[in-house]
Amino acid sequence: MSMSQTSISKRTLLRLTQYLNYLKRLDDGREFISSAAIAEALGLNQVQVRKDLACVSSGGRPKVGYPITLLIKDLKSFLGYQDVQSAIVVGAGRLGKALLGYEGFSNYNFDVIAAFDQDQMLCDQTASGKQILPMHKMKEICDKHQVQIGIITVPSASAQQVCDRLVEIGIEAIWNFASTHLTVPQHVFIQNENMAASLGVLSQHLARTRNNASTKESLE
Amino acid sequence: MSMSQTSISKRTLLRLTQYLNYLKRLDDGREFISSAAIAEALGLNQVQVRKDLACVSSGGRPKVGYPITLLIKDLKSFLGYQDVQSAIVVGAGRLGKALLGYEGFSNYNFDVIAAFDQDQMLCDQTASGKQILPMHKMKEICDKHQVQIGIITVPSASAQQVCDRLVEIGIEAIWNFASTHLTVPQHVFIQNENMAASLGVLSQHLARTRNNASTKESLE
DNA sequence: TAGATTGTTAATCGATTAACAATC
DNA sequence: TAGATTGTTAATCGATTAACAATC
Repeated sequence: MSMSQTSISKRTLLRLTQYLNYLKRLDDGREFISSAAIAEALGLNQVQVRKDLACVSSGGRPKVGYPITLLIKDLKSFLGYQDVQSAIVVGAGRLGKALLGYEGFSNYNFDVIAAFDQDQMLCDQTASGKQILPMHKMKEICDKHQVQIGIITVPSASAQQVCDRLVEIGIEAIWNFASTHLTVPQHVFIQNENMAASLGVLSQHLARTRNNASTKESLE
Repeated sequence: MSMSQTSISKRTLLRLTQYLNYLKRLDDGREFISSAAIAEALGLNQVQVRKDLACVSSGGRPKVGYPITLLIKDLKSFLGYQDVQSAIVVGAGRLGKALLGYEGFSNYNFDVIAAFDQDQMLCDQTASGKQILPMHKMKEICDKHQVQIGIITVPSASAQQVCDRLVEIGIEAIWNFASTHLTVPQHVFIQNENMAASLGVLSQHLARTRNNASTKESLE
């Protein structure tokens, strides 16, 4: 019984999700799709698409392409979307509330069951039908609902502290929206959603374009 | 006058923003910091930190390290945080509103001036003191305020259409929160904040860990 | 059979890291 | 001077792409 678990890079994983989203939205009655068509639609390389899909499905047939329904099924299965995964949000600010109310999660079989906040004023209210609870209830709720994912939406300054607490109560996957680096034990998996960094990328691009433009001008 | 414009990868840019955030938060009165210390704090490689910083600043001194204040200044300048950049949000749903109210933008000299939405019910209200306006006012406002950045927070289905409109009115940098691939002319810069994809990464990790665990069990 | 398309092996490219030279 | 630390050149690693074989 080989435990081959081909290790897949985060980058590949991101593309797999892209494929899935694209295929789900594709509703033109065709039964098959070619790697070339997918690549074209998503601005990727054909070979890369084929290589990625080879990790996931073996439905591809020469001259025909990939059967769409099967491919969707295989992608979902590979990405683990069959099992419902329970999550909590820590930090019930604007972003936290936005995530509480995000209906798209159901597409991924994600169930955000509650939010937690330090601020007593926010606690024991509901947002989008979900409760906001005080921090000390966190362990109890997580144990009871077998929560697997902690979503951190607190300010950077308290993010590490919240993270430590999540690890302490046994959460093994963390989705971090605070723009700070978090230190965790090896067995804990972190996915950073570093919006500040994205902003930096945009900002730098604009700065550079502007500089080029003005340099050009001054040379004329 | 050399126009050397060393091209910098998005990945490096992400790290540069990390450095800046880390240094700004660092408030322990030290005057200098070493590449080793930064690398340690952010879980990166020393050499990588030095190489990145070499693109941005020349304040580093052997045996001493980098003067923190200068480094912050150089990073800000490189990332273009001196100039105020105006942005609009398109899509005034929960996420759009969260972004409208996000105070952190001011750290990056970002000024989100207004939101736009198709839905008449949402229009002409304010959120976090910012107006929500109908789509047909977009061009006027963008021209008037020299808006450079469009932030897309509409559902995937209408994202491409919104994107096209932004390009049409002359926006050259787009921050896309819809989980779909957007096609734009070459001169337009897109930064994707693909949360669905992040979710996929988390989900797959959990699925895999679970499989391993259960396989292990069944072998015992 | 010929042509389209998948899947794989080999080559290329870019980014990270190691080794080391320069310098305070 | 010796030691710490920066900056750079060379080696490694991983991911992408090109070439091609397999197959329907």
